Amino acid sequence: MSNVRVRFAPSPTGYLHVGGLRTALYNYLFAKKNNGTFILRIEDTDQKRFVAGAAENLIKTLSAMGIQHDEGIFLSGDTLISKGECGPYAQSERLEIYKTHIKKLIDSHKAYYCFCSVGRLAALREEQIQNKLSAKYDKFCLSLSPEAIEESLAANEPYVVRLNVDENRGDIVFEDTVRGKVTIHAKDVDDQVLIKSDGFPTYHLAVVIDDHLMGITHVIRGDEWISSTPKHVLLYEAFGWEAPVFAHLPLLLNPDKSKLSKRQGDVAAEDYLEKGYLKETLINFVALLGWNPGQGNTQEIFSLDELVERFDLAQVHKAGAVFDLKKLDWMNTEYVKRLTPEELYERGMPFLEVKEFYKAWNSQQSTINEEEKIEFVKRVLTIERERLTKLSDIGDNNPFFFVSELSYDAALLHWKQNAKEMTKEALEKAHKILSGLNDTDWVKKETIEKVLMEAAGEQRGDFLWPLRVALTGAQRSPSPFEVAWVLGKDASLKRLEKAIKLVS
RNA sequence: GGCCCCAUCGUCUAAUGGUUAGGACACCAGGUUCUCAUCCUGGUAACAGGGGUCCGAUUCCCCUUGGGGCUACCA
Repeated sequence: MSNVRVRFAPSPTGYLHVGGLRTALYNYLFAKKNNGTFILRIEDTDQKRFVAGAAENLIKTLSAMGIQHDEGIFLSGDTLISKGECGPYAQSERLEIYKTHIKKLIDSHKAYYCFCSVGRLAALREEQIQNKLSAKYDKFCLSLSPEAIEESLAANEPYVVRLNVDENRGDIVFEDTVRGKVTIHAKDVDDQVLIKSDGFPTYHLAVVIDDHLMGITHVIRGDEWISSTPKHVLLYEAFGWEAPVFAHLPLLLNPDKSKLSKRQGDVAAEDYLEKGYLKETLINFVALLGWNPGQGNTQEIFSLDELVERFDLAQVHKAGAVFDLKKLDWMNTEYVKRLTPEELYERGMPFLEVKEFYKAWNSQQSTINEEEKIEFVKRVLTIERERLTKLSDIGDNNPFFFVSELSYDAALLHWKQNAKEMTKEALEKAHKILSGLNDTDWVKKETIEKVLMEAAGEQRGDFLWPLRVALTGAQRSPSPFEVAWVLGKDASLKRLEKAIKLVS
């Protein structure tokens, strides 16, 4: 396939919906796979729904996800700019184009003026539903004489322009790459409004004109559009244009199987980023909602490059897919585990530095310099890495790293029913061993582990439990070796001394 | 109400005209282990129902049921 051109064309209503993210991703993957062009167009024909900054936000989120378009609207600093031969790429800037095109349709009687009031339309609709008919316009204004139309236009009466669907034209059939053949009877297709009374086009008109003029070869979009596709097919016919290939993607669903909605959880892609899910996770996860590599391949972890290589529209599913947070969490832990300590530091720090316990700790560290702080945090993250689900969880399970003075119940120091003396003995032994280690020994946590394990011998619990509690003050925590390694010699010994005092 | 679409474990899904219907998440049990997490092992769990076609259907066709989408001068 050559010269593939696809587009993602969101309407700027606030944020990037995760369903939109998947649509964008599939378009991107399909384009890359076929050496094609991926275009970003903004569908802002509904002035009532205009949200300031939404387009900018959309572009930012897409690029934060690593889905980069080749053509269309881009962000340059804070301003939106167009790149490409087929602009402008915001529909609100293409009004003249729609006007000249609708003129052709009206002249050829493929479209007509309609002056009906919303009141009449509503009554008509109600009556039709009452009579168990499909609700559609009754073509009342199609029989208006040219003179009557002229008169109304001259009188500045509000009007819309409708598509003139020929009821006798027979079935409208189109081939959908994921659905197969889709058939609908012409009599079931409504005379869709093409131009609204505010002069703006509806989605249906704009999408067809733009897709054609922008040379779009494949329309890959959500399943909610499949029932209006016949209207688009009719429009391509009316204009005498060749229709692109359609591929309608299965919907993303709430746990109750309804269309994924704000009401039942987060739907904004950026919210997941803010919660500390990695972009790699989100891309991977969403890619697998409705697609899989097939051929019995059970791989679940895919990089963006791997997805580009494997992606195939033929493997896209028909049925909707529930957005399962549990599996998302699992996948994120997989990706977090794959990060190096340096990467984890870079990406995790923004989540840590806003936390109160971190800020408090940070302001108390007068004795160490910035570099030492960074090294300390990196050590914390090295330990936390395999216990983290989301980056926003950083530090939450191990508060003892970021306090200068531990506070806990002395009874916690005793392993099982062990006597005070045993605990004290263990703590003193640990203190002796740790104070005997030199700076080089502290560099590697394995070294610390080795000497402590040797000292523990057979009675691990007797020795390790008091030590771990002394270092953490917590019932649950990483191993004492790891904690000691993170804290360093001075802090570790100080905490042991305090514990010894507590059991004395 | 009308039109359209869909249907394998709870969830994401694989495979197949003849299989013990596979994997992953979640869940449960066991192991490793000083605790937590990780890790390892095992387990529970699905072809919506009814008709066809066929030697044989989870697989192909039809119907039913269920679910969903659309039904705006929103996209």
